[in-house]
Amino acid sequence: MNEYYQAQQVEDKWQRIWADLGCDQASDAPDDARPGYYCLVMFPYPSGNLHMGHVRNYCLGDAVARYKRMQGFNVLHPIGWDAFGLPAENAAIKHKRPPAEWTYANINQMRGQLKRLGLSYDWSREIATCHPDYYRWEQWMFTKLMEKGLAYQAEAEVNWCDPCHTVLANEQVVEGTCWRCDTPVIKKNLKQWFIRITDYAEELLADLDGLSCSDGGGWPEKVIGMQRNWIGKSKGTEVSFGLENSGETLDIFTTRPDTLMGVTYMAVAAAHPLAKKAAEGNSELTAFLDECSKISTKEADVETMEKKGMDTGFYAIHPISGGKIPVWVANFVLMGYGTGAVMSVPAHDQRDFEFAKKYGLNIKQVIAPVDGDWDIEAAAFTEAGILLNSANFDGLSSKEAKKSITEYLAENGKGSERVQYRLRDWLVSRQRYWGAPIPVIHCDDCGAVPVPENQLPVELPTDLQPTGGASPLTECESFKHADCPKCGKPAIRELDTFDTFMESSWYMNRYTSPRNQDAMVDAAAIAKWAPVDQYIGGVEHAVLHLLYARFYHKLMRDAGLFTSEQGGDEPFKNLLTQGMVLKDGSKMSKSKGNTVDPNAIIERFGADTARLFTLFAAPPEKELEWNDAAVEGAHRFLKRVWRLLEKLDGEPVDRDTEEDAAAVKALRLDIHATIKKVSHAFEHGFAFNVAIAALMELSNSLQAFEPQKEAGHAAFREGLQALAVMLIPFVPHFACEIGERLGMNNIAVLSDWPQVDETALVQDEITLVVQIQGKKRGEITLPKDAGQDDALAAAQSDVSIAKWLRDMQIVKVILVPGRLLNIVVRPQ
RNA sequence: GCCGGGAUGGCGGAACUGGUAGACGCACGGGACUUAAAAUCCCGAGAGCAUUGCGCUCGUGCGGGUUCGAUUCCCGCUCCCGGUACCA
Repeated sequence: MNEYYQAQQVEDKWQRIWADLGCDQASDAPDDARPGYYCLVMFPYPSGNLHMGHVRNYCLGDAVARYKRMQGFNVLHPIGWDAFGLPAENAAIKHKRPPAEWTYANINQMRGQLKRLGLSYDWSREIATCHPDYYRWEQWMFTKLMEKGLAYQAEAEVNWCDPCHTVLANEQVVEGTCWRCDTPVIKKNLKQWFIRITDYAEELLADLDGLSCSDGGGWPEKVIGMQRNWIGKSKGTEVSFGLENSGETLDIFTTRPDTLMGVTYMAVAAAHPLAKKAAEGNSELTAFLDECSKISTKEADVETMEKKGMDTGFYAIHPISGGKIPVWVANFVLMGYGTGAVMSVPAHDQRDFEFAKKYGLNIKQVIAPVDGDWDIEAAAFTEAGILLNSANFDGLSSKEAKKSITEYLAENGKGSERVQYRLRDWLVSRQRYWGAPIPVIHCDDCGAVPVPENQLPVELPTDLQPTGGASPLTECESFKHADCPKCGKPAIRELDTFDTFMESSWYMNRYTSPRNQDAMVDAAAIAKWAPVDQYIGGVEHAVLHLLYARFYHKLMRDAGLFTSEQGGDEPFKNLLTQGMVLKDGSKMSKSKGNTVDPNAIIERFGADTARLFTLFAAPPEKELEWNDAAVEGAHRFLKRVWRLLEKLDGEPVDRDTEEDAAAVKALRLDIHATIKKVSHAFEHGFAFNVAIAALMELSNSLQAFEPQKEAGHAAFREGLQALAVMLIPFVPHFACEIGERLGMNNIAVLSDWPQVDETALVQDEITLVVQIQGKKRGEITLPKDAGQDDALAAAQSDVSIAKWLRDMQIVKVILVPGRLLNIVVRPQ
């Protein structure tokens, strides 16, 4: 007799056994013939507590990793800590303890929680990004980028968050507010460090095509689309307008050079030099520019914002007609996109139209619809069409005109074809303490000098106490001062630290040789493991982390750390973005008070129940609604499987009947159909909810089965064993325990994934659904090799079907083998 | 506005390539066991109509279409979710 299922005991036992076996470790042994598979989950920020989002993420990853191991792969499934960042500083201020202490304590806490879940990580590869052995390579890389001119310092208008006391990258500004604290960001002109991601815009865009894959692999179209939009490539023409009484030019970018002859005014951003020049001695204009600079960038405000402008008094000279065109300042022109100036064609752009109407500016139509008329005073015509009022270009189509106008401008040195990206260089410096120091020394004579390799890492002092204002590094005399590596004179260290997205941009590659002291990564290890076969994490990183990591991977490749053949051009082959965990319809959050503590669930039901529920309740990419009752349901399922063991207790009864033989055959069909289904879920889209449902069905079949004689016992045992083995990826402790109690030769986690016995899938008899006019009217059972005539005859002799055929003429018969028979009739 | 995804019972969700709609689970109802309850097991269940039994009609957001047959394909909408934008 088996005692009842005690999760805690079972889980402790198997976690010890697995640790002793070392079965979760990826093997770098050269003689290991197994193919490699790299399964990666997004590493957590060590906030101190695991939340349900983590649990979901890591259970998904663990299911994949365990399945692949059972398939005979040598699996790399690592974990670590994204350990630098602002919350540590905020906690440090609150608790008056250095952030390092807080961070390492949290790591210890969370490591325990992950281990309690029984996740099959290779703990020997654990990394923490706040460790100098990690960030030294990031610093090294940065100095290489400086040498190549890919990292640079520049004064620019940047996003500043006051509460966070730091600048932010464009990607970290969400609807005009800080991604961390939701405070509206302020535009400031500051000297900051950038990395030239724009140099890689074209490759980052082009390689997205290779990530697109329709059969459930690759990346979700959604994420690809978001990145495409973010990079924002547009093709157009740069046009150089002259300025009256000046040698200068006013350059603009347009995607509609075909409308060039319709320009009636120019509009420049408030921050444009020309606007500033015009404002000198003009108090009214100065006040307007001031007003523009204070505009909130919040979406809601932007939408309702009135389009405003003022005449600068300057005139531009049309590059073709030579005509005078007034230059205005407009609050809707952005300094950060293109050249900060636009040509305005009110006849063919809705926004320009509204602006022209408001300020009484000319509207000149230069494009006519291909057919029909257009009242240009009523609305802008924004489609392509045929040119008019455009001198030599009259009669051309928009498409032809774009080409010939651009050619004409190029011949006259007034413009050229140009590609414009929305993407801007990555701002990587932060005015924060708890981050990797930027490895630069500022010398009065030599300027910004990279720290030489033999002086790396530039270690962050870990004993400083942040106070909430400026970074304590600015007052740390022992850190601040250094000799210039070039001339040896006393100099000052760079006091900013890196954006923490720098660390998470290359951790996937570091895991392949995490303890490497000689290089950032080992090319051989990269060749063995990279790129990541399956990456799993939250969709919130669609643009931020996933764009930076793609970029950084290419930077590493181009730094010669590995070749395309070794590490690929992309870091993540397949991406699964899991949905959020909800409670009562909204995202779990402390402020809403609707959080569910994973520890409480584990304590009450065990890790396996928590794992099973999170995988079963919804498909991975969809939102998961937390449901306490359904958690109990998951637990009940495990208890039911446990009780199946009891059915093997009795002695086999020797009773050989035909019914028994049929039941055995039916059970074996169930077993192997289930193996097929569950394997399919792993190979196509990770629909674990469906896979688990199939396993529940098998469990129900086993429960209904009465193992009567030897053959019955064997079939039952086969089924229960297959069930246990297939449960490994989802509830590994439980499955191992069942396997052991069944007397399996091998520990279940080390078993091979079960093979489908195709002969078991062959049925002697098949059930056909019979339809009349496409409506189900009955079922017939036939020998498996019966043809259409047999099927029709059987249908006609079935009472409940025959009544639909009475007085009817059969027009057509359709047989879908193994599925259905449809009879089309009409009245005689 | 644009891009992406979605709409199926009381709920979460299934349905291969056009072939039995609602698997599996939750909640619910009935029964067994029990002095009783919990636990467990068995049965039922889309809606409506009919009912002694057999049964019939409707039904996958809405309106059309293709087809022997449509949750699935095509055309036209509605609504919801996510992303993004004065992008020139």
